[in-house]
Amino acid sequence: MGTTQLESVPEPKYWHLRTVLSEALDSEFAVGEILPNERDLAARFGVARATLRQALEQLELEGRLQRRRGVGTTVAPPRVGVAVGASGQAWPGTGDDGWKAVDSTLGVPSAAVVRILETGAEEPVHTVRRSRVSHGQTVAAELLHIPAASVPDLSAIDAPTGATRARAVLRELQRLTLEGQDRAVELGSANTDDAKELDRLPGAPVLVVTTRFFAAGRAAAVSVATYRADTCRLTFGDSGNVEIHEGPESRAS
Amino acid sequence: MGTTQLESVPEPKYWHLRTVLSEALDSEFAVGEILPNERDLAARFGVARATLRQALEQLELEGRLQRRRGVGTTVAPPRVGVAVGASGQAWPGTGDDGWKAVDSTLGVPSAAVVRILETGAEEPVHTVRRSRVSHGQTVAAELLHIPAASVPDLSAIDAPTGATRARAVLRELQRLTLEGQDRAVELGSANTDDAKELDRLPGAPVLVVTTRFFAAGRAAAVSVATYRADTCRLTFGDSGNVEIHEGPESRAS
DNA sequence: TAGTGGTCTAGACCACGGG
DNA sequence: CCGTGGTCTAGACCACTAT
Repeated sequence: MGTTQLESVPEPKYWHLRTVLSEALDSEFAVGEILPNERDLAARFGVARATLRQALEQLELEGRLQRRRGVGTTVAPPRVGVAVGASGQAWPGTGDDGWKAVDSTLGVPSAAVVRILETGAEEPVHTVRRSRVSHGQTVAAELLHIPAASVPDLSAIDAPTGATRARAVLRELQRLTLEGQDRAVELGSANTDDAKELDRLPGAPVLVVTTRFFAAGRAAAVSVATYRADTCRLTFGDSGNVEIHEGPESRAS
Repeated sequence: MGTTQLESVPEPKYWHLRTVLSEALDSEFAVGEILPNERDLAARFGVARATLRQALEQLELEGRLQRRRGVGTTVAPPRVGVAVGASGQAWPGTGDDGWKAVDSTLGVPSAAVVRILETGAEEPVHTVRRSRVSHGQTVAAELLHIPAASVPDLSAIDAPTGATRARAVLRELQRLTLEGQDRAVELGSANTDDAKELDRLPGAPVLVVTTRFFAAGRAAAVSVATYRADTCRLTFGDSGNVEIHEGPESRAS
């Protein structure tokens, strides 16, 4: 990594710095390697720590760096390809897709979910919490909303509590005939719960995947899954693990 | 919008502020309305401007606000649903899908693209630039890479320059039989070119959609499209315009 | 306890957009 | 020109992790 220069250019310092650091990461650092701490780096480039941090934030957003309080800044591995809705349509909880049911509650969900489900404002809904592990890391947290009317035969005996109850709800759901699904992806920021689950700070960028499952002519379930945007590349179709990388922004000017 | 409080809580000020502002946006502001300027807002909440800005950045990331230098901060409309790969598989440039060819060049692309295409390091590739307009706004910028070998019959006469040339390349491409495609979505940051195209600053968050088109047993084209993450919700499947909103993070604790 | 990244402050100046 | 958001500084203190 260079030394101290950083000429006056009409482009912001933090952006130039980002480019310089990005090139240094390509050529001089190995995955997992620890960078000098922020105060040293800032001094080395002759900028304030806040400016240096702006550059690091960019690189973290792009999945190039990983920062952990109390530990340091390390070079991140290439993003993990995570298959989303691979090979046709199926109910959640079918097969070993990396999802793990955590627990389940019954109640009226938020207004936003009510709107997506198009249920009544008072209609009870099962909310199943799941988390998805890939390559030994939790990459996604999900809330799966299932109107109680979708699983009428669910008995209290089958579903006592926690994960057992969650699995029972999923099992009931799978008895329905899946007629279709649609899906949307957008950028969001992790709320306190998801952040904890994903081992990030609140506000961390996440890719929010909203999937609606249709049965009997209406939405029988809605999944809202938040994926760590820094470490995940969502793949659609069957080639989930093809190595595409050097990432976005590599066509930089 | 409240007044001055903001008690001591174990949660960062900017995060609390984000929540307070978010609720104010829901209840007290209309889409398009201009917020007080940053200095006033910071004073009103009794925090430094930098802290206030951290909260605004979060809200902008979530698509709730729109900030423009020299103008002000306005309440953003709900994200636009943008259909990606709707209704089966087709070559790019087929039909009126909102994409507009801008120009085309011929040369060896970046190493990353060479790796995705699995072309030789020296093989010439057409790079078509397109932009996508939705609801009167440019929502995406794309580079479409097509190995010259994929369109061998392209004549120089058909393709003199600029947009005309770009359309000629696409026309040739469409003569091939599309055998399949796969797609990935990840978070990136806009480079200088894309930022200009999207009317954002460099580094603005974008959703990068990478699509590979297969013909004759190999990748005949690769599209790298960057969508404005603040204004777009990418939809898959056929229900592109269903109104899902109040957005991610509305299930906040 | 020492060292890391995370938060926060109170300023300054710059770049852009619209009168 | 003025007002806006964007950049940058030089500090301070806090929260967390490893030792």
